[in-house]
Amino acid sequence: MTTSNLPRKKTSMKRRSLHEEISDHLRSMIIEGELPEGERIDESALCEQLEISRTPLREALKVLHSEGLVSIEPNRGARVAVLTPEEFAELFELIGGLERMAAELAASRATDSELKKLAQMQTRLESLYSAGDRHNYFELNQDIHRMIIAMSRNSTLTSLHEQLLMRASRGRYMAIGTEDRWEESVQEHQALLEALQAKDSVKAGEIMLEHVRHTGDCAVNALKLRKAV
Amino acid sequence: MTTSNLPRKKTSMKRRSLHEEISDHLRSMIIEGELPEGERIDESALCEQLEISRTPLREALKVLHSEGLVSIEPNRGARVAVLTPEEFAELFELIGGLERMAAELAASRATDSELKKLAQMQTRLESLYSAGDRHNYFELNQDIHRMIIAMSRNSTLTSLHEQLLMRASRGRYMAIGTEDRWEESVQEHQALLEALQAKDSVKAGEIMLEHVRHTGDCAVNALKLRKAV
DNA sequence: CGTTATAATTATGTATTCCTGATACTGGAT
DNA sequence: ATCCAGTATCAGGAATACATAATTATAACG
Repeated sequence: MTTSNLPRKKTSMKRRSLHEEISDHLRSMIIEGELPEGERIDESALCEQLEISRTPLREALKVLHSEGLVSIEPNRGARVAVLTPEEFAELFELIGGLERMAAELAASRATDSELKKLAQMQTRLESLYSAGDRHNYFELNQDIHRMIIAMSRNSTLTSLHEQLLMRASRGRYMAIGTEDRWEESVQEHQALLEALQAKDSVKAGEIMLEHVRHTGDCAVNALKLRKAV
Repeated sequence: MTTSNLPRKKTSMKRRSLHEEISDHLRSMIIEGELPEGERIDESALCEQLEISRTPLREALKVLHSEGLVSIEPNRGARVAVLTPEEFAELFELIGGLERMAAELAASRATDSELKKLAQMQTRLESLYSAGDRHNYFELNQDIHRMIIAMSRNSTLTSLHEQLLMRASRGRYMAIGTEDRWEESVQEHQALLEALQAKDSVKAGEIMLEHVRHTGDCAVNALKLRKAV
């Protein structure tokens, strides 16, 4: 008996509803900037573009709305949510608080292997900095933050953080924020790592809060400048 | 031209979509415990009960899902999300962090009139405590927390907090948490008020964090006991 | 020529229908 | 008696159809 009879395509057993896939698709379209801020979302047009019907699309829009990525005016349709500098600043304030919390928890809950992994990431971060590779630097930078969030061992916090990060990282304003103060950022990450290794919750939290606050301030300024155009 | 032509019935100009009203309705049904944890949500049944069609109901379910109040299994329908003690503990950890953040911000941003109002609420809280009025005590207690959140002047934080509170306050576990340690709670609130009046951000934050942590621990224990039955 | 009112069109909101996957039941074989 | 296969039934997922509000265009009036 051969195994060839078994359907090989069942590698991903996960049944995903259409509206879920559409949510993901639209979400990345918004985050990648393919759908720009304030853009009206024409249901019919999107439907034939994605080759789906309106029902699951509308369900997806509801989901993205409650995630804060889409705004809906009754009887007037949906559009990509516009991020005002004020909202952006609020978001960063929030993210800062969450990341401080995560850093504090991570300091007391992190395993040795996690700390080791984090140290490796930090080393790589520094080499990317030396190499002047801004793009990969930013990616790794976000990964490090995500790693620390995960180390908090609070999945509710983790998913919430991820959601807020999506709202904030639209248009790569955050990237600008970190790139604007490259050297400081590397140093702050180093200090944070040391605090985590020392299991100093308070210090780790403080460093993280200041770090995010600085990044946020730069990003907010970048956003304000762009809006002023 | 007279003004009599203008339709008078437009007192409430807000056009609310059906799915929005249904979301609100279901949300309160879940929070009030009318729909118990784990209960299957039969779409057809609910539709004829609420006298609506399935489309807006399903949209509402998607919204409640992304709020964490409803769980959806593809092709197997929706049910009221069950709150495990672990998730509940995580939620409280999160809420604690958010409320600390809010308290810190409130200490530096609160207006005099807000502080005055808060002091009045505290006075009333103490009288409710003396009178042994547990029900109204709990209500006012929540109002005070909401008030402090609002004083943070961060609307994103405020709405997020409200959402998490809904997830956590199902079944009134939180009420049990505060009632279990009534006297301490009153004192902590008093100390918090004083820190806010002194505009001592750090202290206000610390008190708040400890306060929520204690409340949460009691609530988690209450939940675990109930689950154990 | 501009303004306003009304009609036509378009897009959103809701209902209904169709289809597909899941669960329960029946019957047969071991 | 139990376990498996096959079928029937049912509920959820998606598409289509219908209703209604909003927008635009057009025409009439000042």
